[in-house]
Amino acid sequence: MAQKPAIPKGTRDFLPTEVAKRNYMFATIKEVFRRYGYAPIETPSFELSSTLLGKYGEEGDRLIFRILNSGEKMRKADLDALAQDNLPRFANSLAEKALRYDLTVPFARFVVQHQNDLTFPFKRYQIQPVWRADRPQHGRYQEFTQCDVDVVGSDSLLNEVELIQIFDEVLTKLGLPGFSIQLNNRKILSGIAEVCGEAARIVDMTVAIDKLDKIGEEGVIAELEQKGFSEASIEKIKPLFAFEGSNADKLTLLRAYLADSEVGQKGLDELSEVLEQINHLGLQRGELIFDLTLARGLNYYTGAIFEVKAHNVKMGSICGGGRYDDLTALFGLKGLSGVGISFGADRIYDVMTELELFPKELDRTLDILFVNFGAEEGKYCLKLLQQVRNLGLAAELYPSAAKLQKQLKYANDRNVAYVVMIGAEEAAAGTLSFKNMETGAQEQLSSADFLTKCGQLF
RNA sequence: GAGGUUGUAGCUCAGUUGGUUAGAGCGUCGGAUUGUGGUUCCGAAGGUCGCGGGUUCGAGACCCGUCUUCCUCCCCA
Repeated sequence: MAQKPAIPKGTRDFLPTEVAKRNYMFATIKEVFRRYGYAPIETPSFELSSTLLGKYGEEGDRLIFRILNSGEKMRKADLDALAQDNLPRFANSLAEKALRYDLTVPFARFVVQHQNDLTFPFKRYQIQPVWRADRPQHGRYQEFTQCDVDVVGSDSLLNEVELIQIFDEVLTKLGLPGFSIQLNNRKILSGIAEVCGEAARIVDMTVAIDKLDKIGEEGVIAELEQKGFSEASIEKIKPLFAFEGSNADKLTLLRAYLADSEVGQKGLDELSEVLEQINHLGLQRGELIFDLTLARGLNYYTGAIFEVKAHNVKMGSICGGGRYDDLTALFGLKGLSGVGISFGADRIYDVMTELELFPKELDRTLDILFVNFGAEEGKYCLKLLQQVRNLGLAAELYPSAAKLQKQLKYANDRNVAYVVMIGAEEAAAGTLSFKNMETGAQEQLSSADFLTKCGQLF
């Protein structure tokens, strides 16, 4: 009995029409990246475990897919660690390699390793799959594709401005009717932690505040209490919940709130400059929002942080990013600041599918089908077929002289635009029947007229 | 990693308190129709009821385990 076929959870197959849509999306994204001066690179699907581990926090490490050592390397297994119930160490000894978790950390490794061959500031884009041992859910996969743009070797805020423009341009070009680009700055969050006297626990604090819109003020306070924050700290945090209004309003409120924090003020300076620039340049469909609750879990961000959400769909963030000052330092190259963003291709695809934003033409993988009436007629068709293909159209001759009904059904199922029939009747008259599959209309044409028409129609 | 949920034909799902040979619609294939698709009619193929164990005279149904689906949390794109 044949085994029922299946693929691992959180992975997907892509049908031809789906690939066509994905390619359209990637082409749009690449084209924008290219015009902003970014060049593509690629890195391996898997890295040394040591490159990835410890870069994404404890939570992230748990989600990294490890690759089991093979052959003799199995002997490196640290059985003492297992005996001591130190599972992480045991796991590390079993797996020297791991699938990449994102594109940013491998990029930092890449930059350090090829620093002598690169010209800084270095601007690159990278579109490749990444893997996470996450629990699959709506919009969450174990294998998905990220589209990253980063620039390293420049701490200019012009880069942040440019990246926001890229968010806006790509998503507008893809046809999203509306989306929010949320902006915050890690330095502001540091400032808040400082003011509250909780500088050491900035991550716990910001993760809790991040949930404000989800669980509300009381929920956040409950979580802070549960994490062991003191009454006094929580009292200091509370005023933040009331910081609402326009971006400018929030800035003003925070200026005062963070008066005693040097980092906080620095963060506000950076943020207001970016806001001002974007305000001056204007955005197409994106709405830039300063969201002081935006935290983002990745612990390597040091400056601006971004997140993008599509309007009118139930879907988590579709893009993210931020500035990281010390990422390359982890690999031995100090003083190189980077900033980058990532488009979540699969979520954007899901959003576009839900909102029906893909052009209809993408469902068509064949423009013209030549009906096969037999060997003799087929020979004549092949000549014409060649000419049609030279015009750039997707065309084919049905491979066997099956019943006409069957061939038309095939054309129908493949969503073919036009069918050409050259049988005994047409051959005798020196014409061909040209049938529009959408309207059903049919006309007799000479081969010359047919080719002219093909040139015009497509 | 925590909690819940799901699994029966290629797909979507019925299947009574446990009781003969497990059904439907859609899809597929063939025919009605040997040169005209999407509609209609007729017919056919297609199932170890996720997998493994258990209870029972008897399990698709009940119990345990396991995997899977979807959801919430965590975290994230």
